[in-house]
Amino acid sequence: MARTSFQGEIPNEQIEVCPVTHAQNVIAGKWKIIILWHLKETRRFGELQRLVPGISKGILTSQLRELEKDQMVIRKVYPEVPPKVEYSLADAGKGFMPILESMGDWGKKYAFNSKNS
Amino acid sequence: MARTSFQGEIPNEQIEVCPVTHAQNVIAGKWKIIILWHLKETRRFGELQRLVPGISKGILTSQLRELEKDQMVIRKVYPEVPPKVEYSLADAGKGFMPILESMGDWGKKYAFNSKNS
DNA sequence: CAGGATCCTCGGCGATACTG
DNA sequence: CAGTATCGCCGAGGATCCTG
Repeated sequence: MARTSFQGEIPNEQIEVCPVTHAQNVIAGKWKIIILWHLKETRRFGELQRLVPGISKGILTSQLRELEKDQMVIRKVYPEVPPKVEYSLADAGKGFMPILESMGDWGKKYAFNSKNS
Repeated sequence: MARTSFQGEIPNEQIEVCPVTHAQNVIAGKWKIIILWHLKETRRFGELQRLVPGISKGILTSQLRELEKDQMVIRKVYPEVPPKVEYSLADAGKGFMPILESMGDWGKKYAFNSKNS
């Protein structure tokens, strides 16, 4: 699977000038957007792994941990055996959904595959 | 400046299921979003470089080339000396602006800097 | 002024193995 | 089931130098 380096933190000066920067930082990560998309509904860990084919457990975990740190998702652990963990959207994550919807609509409209030509 | 690897192309199967993927691919790139943001108005190359502090000429060029390939921006060359090149939004780029606006609004609302704590 | 060409860094990602 | 730990790849991004 191809890899593409993305961005690190953008210089702080930009944050005043350009408020899109925070969003940029939060969705930086190969699978973040797709994960958030599938978290429209509460999902278990393994369920997410199935919904996002190609992702490994380790990476899924790390992406989820970062989303948690950014207050995008909530991780709820049920102290059972076997373990059960549910992920759902936190407030910021819910607030982000309209953006994902827009991105989806945009994608449908402009999905000419220019890169693969 | 920190770096954060982002994503490569996402598996094709996802594209049917999850239309956000194309948007994801297009904005993958450390500076793409900020560049698009500043392209609300037509800008010259050097102007962009000043508006996006921290970016080098080479990288700015490559990011712009990719945006061009993805039909997001239009590159207009004026055959003068010294050279003059103007970048503006193509249709897909214009259609993307509402998303950037939403991202900006979202950023203002939820810009608790969780990562830097 | 707006780039092209090179070389190098370095951190995200992936694979694999192990665990409570 | 849902992780954690370790290791190594590799490609985007950056620095620097050169050009029409």
